Amino acid sequence: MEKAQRSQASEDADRPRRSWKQDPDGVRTNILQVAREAFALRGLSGTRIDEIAARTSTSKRMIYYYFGDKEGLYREVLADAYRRTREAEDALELEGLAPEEALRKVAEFTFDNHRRSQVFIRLVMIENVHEGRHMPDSAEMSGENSSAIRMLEDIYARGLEAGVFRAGLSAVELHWHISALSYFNVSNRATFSHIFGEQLFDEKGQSILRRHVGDMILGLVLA
Amino acid sequence: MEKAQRSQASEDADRPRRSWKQDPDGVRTNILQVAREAFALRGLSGTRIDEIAARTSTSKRMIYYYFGDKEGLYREVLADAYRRTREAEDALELEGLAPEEALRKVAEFTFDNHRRSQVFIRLVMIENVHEGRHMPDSAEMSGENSSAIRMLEDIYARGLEAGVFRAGLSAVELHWHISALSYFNVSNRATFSHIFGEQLFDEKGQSILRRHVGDMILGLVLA
Amino acid sequence: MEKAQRSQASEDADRPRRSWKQDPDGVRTNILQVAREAFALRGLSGTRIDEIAARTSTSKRMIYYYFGDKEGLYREVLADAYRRTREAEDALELEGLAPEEALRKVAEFTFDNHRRSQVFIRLVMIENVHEGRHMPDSAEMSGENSSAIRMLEDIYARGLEAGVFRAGLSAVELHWHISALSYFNVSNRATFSHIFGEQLFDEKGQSILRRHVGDMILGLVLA
Amino acid sequence: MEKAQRSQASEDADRPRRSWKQDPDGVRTNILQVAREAFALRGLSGTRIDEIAARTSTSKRMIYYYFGDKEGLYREVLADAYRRTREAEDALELEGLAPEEALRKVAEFTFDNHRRSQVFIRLVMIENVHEGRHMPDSAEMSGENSSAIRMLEDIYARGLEAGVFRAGLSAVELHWHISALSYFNVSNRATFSHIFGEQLFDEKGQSILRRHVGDMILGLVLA
DNA sequence: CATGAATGAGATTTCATTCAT
DNA sequence: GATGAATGAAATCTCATTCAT
Repeated sequence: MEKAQRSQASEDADRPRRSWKQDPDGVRTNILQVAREAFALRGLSGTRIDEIAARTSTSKRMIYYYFGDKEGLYREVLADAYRRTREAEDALELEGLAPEEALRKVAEFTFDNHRRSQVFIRLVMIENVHEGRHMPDSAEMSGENSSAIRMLEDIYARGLEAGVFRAGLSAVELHWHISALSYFNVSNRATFSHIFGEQLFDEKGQSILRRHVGDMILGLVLA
Repeated sequence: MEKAQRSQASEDADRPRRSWKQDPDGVRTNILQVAREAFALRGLSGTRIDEIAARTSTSKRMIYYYFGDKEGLYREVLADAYRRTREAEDALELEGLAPEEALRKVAEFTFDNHRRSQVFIRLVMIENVHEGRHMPDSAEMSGENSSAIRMLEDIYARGLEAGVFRAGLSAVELHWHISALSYFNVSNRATFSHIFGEQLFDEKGQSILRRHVGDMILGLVLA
Repeated sequence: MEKAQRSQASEDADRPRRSWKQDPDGVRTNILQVAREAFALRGLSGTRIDEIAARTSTSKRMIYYYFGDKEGLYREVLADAYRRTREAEDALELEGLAPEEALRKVAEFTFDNHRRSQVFIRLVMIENVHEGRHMPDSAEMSGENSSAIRMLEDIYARGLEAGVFRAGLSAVELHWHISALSYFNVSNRATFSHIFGEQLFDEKGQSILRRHVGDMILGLVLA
Repeated sequence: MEKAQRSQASEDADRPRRSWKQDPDGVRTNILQVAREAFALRGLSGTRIDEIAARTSTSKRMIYYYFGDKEGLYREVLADAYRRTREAEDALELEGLAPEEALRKVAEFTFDNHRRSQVFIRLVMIENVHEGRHMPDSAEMSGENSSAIRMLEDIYARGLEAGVFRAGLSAVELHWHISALSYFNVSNRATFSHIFGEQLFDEKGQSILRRHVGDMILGLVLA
């Protein structure tokens, strides 16, 4: 996510920097970026449009010009965040790995990837508080078009064929469990660590948990 | 939780109306109840004090009288919700079960229990959005005093002794994984089902997931 | 209308004048009064809530407290204006007049009454621009409960019985024509006088028109 | 009016799209047309320039280019509407009619003509709310140059000469009464029908009212 | 002439909290 | 303790108009 933004910024660097004027794409992107951080930090009702505007290179008025209203902006932020996340998922390389190794890699990669995507996770938390009312309805959002699902389907099929995985599971179920274990680690850190301490969140704790996630998923799947 | 409220409500119904005026405890409880639902539904900033007051059998003034301000009320709601949840956890009976069976039972009971505790889960989601800033600091909240942890410690110790569990795990880690799998099932239903459909949430889907949770935890622990 | 306000004001005079505090009725009435003038002057969209508030003895906030929103205030102003106008109509005394005289008196009284009720007429003009979307739906607003209609029914019945009026007319039709002639005199003064001059609006012109109104209505009705 | 627009629209359809760019008159006319409907519908302050622009085949910029500002556009719409209406009035043929018949015909024609000119009537209503501040000052607008007045003068003179009309009336007065009765029928339909029902507005009711208008005017004038 | 982007000033509405009785 | 009235500060959103290309 951070990387994406930076590359965006460097592209812009070609043009004269100081002048955002008449650069609708730049303005939109800039607003979206600021708004993403803001909404992730304070939620929909907790975020002030004024605050977003202040951190922007434009004015509050432009937010309304491009996004209609606060909710429209929030919706765009959410849709955009999902889009970016999907792209990040595509980065995973599984070429030449045996099914077991590939599955563990997916699980542990997801665990790490969630840790890196705190802003996104927070947006998802917030959207779930809103019961998904602002979720984009585009086809590209659908599960079938998820590369994560496609990867898992592929791995699982290969494992079945090789006789190393047990039958009767689905890719969505696997994705579900991997997501649950990886998501909670980010989403509930605050309350969990408040009650049970910070040990699980230092590097050692996290690498234990990561390994467990791989173990559990493999344990579920192995014949 | 729902049951508790309903019995609460019917208790109130018995008493003559006027008695509220002499029943500060009843007033407090009534406010807390209404506020719990409200905060769970809309979050801290999304909830209106006016709305809470309207659903209450008292007035807005009393909210400030008893809880100081909106945040104070929210804190009390949160603390109270944790207290209630701990009580529910104590209901679990494990007498006479072998360690493997007991562990599976804890895992699957937790899964079901989370499903029944949507209001509580939503409060936890919301509080995590707030990064745990309103968590109660009392000793009774600490992990050591958690009966869930004590149970797991006991089961794990028995399993080790019996030679059926592998060494090197901790009760908190087990609790972590069980919680992750059970929590996500409630917290992320909205976004997940939006993308991947509702199948995992019908009765059949849920019983599959529940069994998987038991499987995974046992798979992690078995020697 | 003016009279009503003043009497209201003098009632208030009993109480300590300077302190509007905790006088919800006074506040409401005060807002309504100011808003009536404002809306009559500039219409619904042309009126600024700030401007109303400024002329009020309270604050903008109170307008929202009592009336919800701008449209709510406008609706109340309109309903209240109709109520006041109905009351004014009741003042007409027709005791002991022959049907012809009574009918002329109603017509000419209405003509004069409309001239005195410019604020009300303007509100009706404005509401007709809005196609009546804000009209109150109360039963007391219905035509059957209009004392104007009842008077005309009574006069017309007496005239028929006396053989001086022709059959086949209805009170609503008579009311319609009387209203048309009296209303236009106020509503269209601006454009009409711009085109045709002011002569019809000086005292002489008005008394000619008034007499004509009586003449026309009687001409329509006489056998 | 409706017909005029439609023919306008179909004319435009013939020409290739690009030709607008070379057709400043067409642009002006198009804007005026759209603005007329918009202002008639929502009034001066209730109409959005953006909305007009959107319905136009040009852009907002052109509105400012041709009309200066919103008020300028409104003024032009109003002046144009009066011009069009005058033209429609000229269509009336009275050749060879006796004064009484001619007068009734003028009255009833006006009644019908107003019904057909709702957009114009609404503009007049709105302009009267603005107290005629935007009325055009051209000489052609003056009463002397009104064909309606000239007709009435002619008819009245003929009636006097023939000894069938009583003396002491003026054409402007007659125009006034005819207008009042015809205008109110359109302008106040919304509020009146809300209170007294729709009966007077169906075809039967309208033909009764139309005849009454003729009756009343003749009743006023006949010797 | 034409177009989409941009904008400042201001309008409506909201909300937690306190006051008067 | 209890209640409805009151409030200031700030939030969201709107609109006519101008600018850059």
